[in-house]
Amino acid sequence: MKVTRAQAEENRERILDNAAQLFRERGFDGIGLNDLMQAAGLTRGGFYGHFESKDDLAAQATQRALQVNREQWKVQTDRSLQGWVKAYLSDAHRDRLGVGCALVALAGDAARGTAAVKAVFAEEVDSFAKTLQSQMPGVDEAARREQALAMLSTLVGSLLLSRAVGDTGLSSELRKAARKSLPTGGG
Amino acid sequence: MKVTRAQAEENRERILDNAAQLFRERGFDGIGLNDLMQAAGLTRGGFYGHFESKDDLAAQATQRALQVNREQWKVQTDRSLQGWVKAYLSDAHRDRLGVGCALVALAGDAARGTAAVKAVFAEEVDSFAKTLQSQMPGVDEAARREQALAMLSTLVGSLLLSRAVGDTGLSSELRKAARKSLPTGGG
DNA sequence: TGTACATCAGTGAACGCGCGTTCACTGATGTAC
DNA sequence: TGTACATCAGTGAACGCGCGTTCACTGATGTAC
Repeated sequence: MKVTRAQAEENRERILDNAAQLFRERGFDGIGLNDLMQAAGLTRGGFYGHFESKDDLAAQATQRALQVNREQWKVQTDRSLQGWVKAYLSDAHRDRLGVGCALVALAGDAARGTAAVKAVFAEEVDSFAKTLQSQMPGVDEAARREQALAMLSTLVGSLLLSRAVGDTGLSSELRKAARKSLPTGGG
Repeated sequence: MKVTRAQAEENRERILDNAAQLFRERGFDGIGLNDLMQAAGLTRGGFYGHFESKDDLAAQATQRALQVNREQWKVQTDRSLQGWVKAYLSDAHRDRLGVGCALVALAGDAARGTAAVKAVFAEEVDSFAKTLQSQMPGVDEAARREQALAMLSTLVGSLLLSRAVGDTGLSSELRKAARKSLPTGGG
């Protein structure tokens, strides 16, 4: 049955939002279109009215996940970078794959992904870096940029590894060591 | 047809070695048992003579990939940590998913993986850290451990992100920034 | 060392199932008058 | 504002295909004598 244009646009948004979460939780290859559409309260056939292919959805959902993510970052880092780092490296964040940082959850999929996904990643990593950069100590802009990129790598690497080792002592140790090594300090 | 016990053991090893590479390239969900067996020069049916399930293979191939990896590290870091870091963060390493560092290539899969895979990861991350730790500057062992873990996170994060953004300027920039931020310095 | 036979590694067809994608159809929406 | 009809968002069956897994079978290997 047909639906208003506004409703159709809402449906599209819902597919994207759900995919952004489910791809983070299970990976591009870990969930099928049927489940993705069902999660959005629709049936399988309607998918191709909104997207060209599953690869197309992967690229758009990745963008959605990264953008939402970055907007959340922006607000929080403006308040206190050190407090934000602590929250970023918390147990809670480690345990919330689907709604946590999309850089961490999707980087592995992007590394094996299409050019479109990588392009989205490149654009967003740059934006994330700029957000961090503006909060870094020091005056030299090039140096702050460098610090921001290194910090991003440390944050992403430690959260990813701390997920990969399961809920062990090592999982906490990795994040604690990362936090202490950052220019913002151990808090 | 039956085959000598030695030959059967060789076959098993070949399956593991091939899986260790192919899982890194395409992910646990990105390649099927048929292709995995064919890569080892065998047919599909023989698989269950060697492994309990695909999950079982994922865990064992992950272990294989990480162990081989760590042994290579050990030899190279013993010579010059700084030179090794440079090689680790090289374009060549970025472009060689299948034979590159298994921590980077499989961390995302492990984060979504079974308890068995995570246990393997935990054991090996600890070993990697010990290898690095023994090469870190400073006297306090706890501090060296911490430095090693942070360095591991930075290395893994920067290589992963530099893969996820494709072959862009940002890809080099990420690795350069990571290298400069390490206690071993920019070289 | 040679023969007789049980073992079992590997084969390839088959199982049920879910995948990504296509398509004829439905019926409410949006438009023309 | 009301009627007539074209549009098109969403449905659900169907497509061919590959998935992980099972199994009856083959025939060389390994063993017992």
